[in-house]
Amino acid sequence: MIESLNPQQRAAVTLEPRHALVLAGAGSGKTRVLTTRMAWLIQTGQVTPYGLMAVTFTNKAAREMLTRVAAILPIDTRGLWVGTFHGLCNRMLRAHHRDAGLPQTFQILDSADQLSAIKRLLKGAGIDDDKYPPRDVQRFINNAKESGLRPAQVEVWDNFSRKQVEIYELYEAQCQREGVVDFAELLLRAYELLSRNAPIREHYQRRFRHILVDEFQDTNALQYKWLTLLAGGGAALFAVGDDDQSIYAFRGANVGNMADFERDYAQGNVIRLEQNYRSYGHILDAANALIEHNDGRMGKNLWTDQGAGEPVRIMEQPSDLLEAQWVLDEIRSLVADGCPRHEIAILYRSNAQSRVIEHQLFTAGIPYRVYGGLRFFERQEIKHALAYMRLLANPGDDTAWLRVVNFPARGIGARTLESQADAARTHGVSLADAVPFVAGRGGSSLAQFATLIAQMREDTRRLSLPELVDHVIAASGLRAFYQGEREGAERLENLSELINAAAAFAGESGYEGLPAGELPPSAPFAPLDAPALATDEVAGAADVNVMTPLSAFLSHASLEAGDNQAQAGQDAVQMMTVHAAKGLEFKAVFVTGLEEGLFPHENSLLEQSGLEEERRLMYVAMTRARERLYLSLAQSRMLHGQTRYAMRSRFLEEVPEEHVKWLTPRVRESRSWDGGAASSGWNAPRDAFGRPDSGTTSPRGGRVGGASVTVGDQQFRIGQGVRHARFGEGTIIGLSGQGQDAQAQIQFQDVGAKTLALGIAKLDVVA
DNA sequence: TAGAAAACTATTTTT
DNA sequence: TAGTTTTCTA
Repeated sequence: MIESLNPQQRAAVTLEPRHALVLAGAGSGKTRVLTTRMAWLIQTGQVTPYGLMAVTFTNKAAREMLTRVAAILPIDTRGLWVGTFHGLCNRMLRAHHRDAGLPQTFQILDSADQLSAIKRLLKGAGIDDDKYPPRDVQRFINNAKESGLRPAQVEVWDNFSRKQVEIYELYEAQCQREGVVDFAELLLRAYELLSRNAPIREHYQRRFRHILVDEFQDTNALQYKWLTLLAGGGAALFAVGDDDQSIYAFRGANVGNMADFERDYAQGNVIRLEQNYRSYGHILDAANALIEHNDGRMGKNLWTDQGAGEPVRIMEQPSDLLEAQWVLDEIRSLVADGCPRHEIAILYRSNAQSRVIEHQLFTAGIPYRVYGGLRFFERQEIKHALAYMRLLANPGDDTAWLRVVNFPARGIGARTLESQADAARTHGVSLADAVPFVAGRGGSSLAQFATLIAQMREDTRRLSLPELVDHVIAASGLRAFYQGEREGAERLENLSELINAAAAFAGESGYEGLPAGELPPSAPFAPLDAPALATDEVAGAADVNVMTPLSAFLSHASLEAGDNQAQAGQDAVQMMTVHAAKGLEFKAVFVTGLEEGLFPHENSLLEQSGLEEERRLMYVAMTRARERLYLSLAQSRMLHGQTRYAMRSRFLEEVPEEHVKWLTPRVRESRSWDGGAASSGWNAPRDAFGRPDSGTTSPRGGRVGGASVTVGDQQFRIGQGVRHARFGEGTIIGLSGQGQDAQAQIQFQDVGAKTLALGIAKLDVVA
């Protein structure tokens, strides 16, 4: 089991039971270390499966961990506490729903459900949603929860923030009334359950002797608190992560948790996994050199014994279209050389960039697959069916009620629903319970709907989970509705797939053949360590499954939105954002759109931390490649309906020449955009022949616009020095639009990057 | 209440 | 430009 590990890996796997931090570089065998340690701990008798917990961020990672542990050790992994933060918190809250103050059948809102709940709340409370946009409110609430703060603890400093906190309070009350929790609430509730309830806390503290955490750099403040609380009884926290691959700060992830963890827990117990088994030397050294430009790293240098391999190839093209054509040409020759298409990835910073490339691949007839579309459980028809099922499990779920009360159409209009909402508010009850208070024709339509739901509940009482789903799809009228739709065939297929998913879920969870709406007589998740459990006096702390098959399936649907990949199976080129590529590897990788303003993205340039996260993103992108790494940029690009001109990304300058092969002639200028800090400059836009660009059509058909903009009697071009009365001197790093609408992005020496309207701002040209 | 027209928006998104 | 969401109109 441990013989084939390298010394650092082995040290990590066989570490004594103390807190430890493993700095695992890209491609260094992180998952292997994690799973081998779990197996090793169990096999050497240091812990029973019952006393082990492993936390991940994605369901995919959790599944992979279980599969790999099961491959090493013949144990039943079903009752193991291995899962996502949210999944494990859900499990804990189900077991202790009463102590957590939740109904047994509480439902989980996904982000979209949460947003519609907030919209409904604002409407009901008569709050101006121009002043308090639902999205901002959602972010505010989630931020607060992820920092571990309830409304009373949020700092208020003006009327605006006071109102936001007020809305947060109302939102909490609404969720509580309806028996629903959002993602962040799962974590916060679980944390509060442990911190407030000593018997339960001590139970779990006694129980879990080893807690392993994957992707530790992505943990937020609340997750960190939850972990340290759980480990407070002497468990060993084994945290694995890579600070250089922290790319989710914008979602609340706190890289600082790694340094904090080292200081507070893992002092002297830091293990670095630096041998890379993925990439050749040039690629690795290029990535190392790039990431060196970040400050405050924990420090790590990847190495390989695989040899230097091919240099990193860089291509600069006049336009996004030509960039795409070049990628296409390279892919053709890679495939001709025997590289399977699924081993080729095209990465980009933002989703909008995929279109041009997709178009080229499509026209050329090269199979491709774009990651990041709608996921299975997020599809309209699936969410509708699930909403009916949610109403069966929990009549008070107003979000679900509103989603399907008039779908398929039942003649229940906006004003009927408004009077229903009013009635619900005045009587302090759910929408379902407010039905009798609504008078008139609307009232009778509502009553009919209520009867339909009640009838469905009655008719499905003894049905198994897949039978229930089938019944709901039919009785709700969804099936008939989509049969009558011209474009309904795919949606019908997805609904059938939902029945299959329910059957598969029932099988995997031990619910097969059991009535979906009743608590199973015996626990499918049998305690792994019965004796230890028998002596424990904490009620509910057993691994008894306290969920009905229906609730369990609904949780599953919320917590695991399913694959978001389109057509699988075929050998296709893989296209995705850099974020989506984290954790994956390919034989050949194209990183496209390496332009200032795009990668690094302009919105990130305001702060140093933003730029550093962009650089980590670039690091992640580069380290995906095993054999071939291509970096490319376009001097002009169609963006938001306008042609935009940009300079080369600074990241290209941060990759040392000795690891690079420029496929385009490279012109250096003496001036540098950042006012002299860098020694090299940027070349002016050129056409495909390397001549100064003058708005001609390139030989390959791509339209190349002029890279200069004329406003009044002044002409501006990329790389030009300018002076602004207030902002001082700077360099134009991007241009878009024409005439009075033209805008320039300017990197000022003192005040950073700004976008100015050239028709308004008064700029002087500096020689 | 559906469908059309207008208005708005565009970085990344594990759960 | 292109997609989604809101508002208008019959």
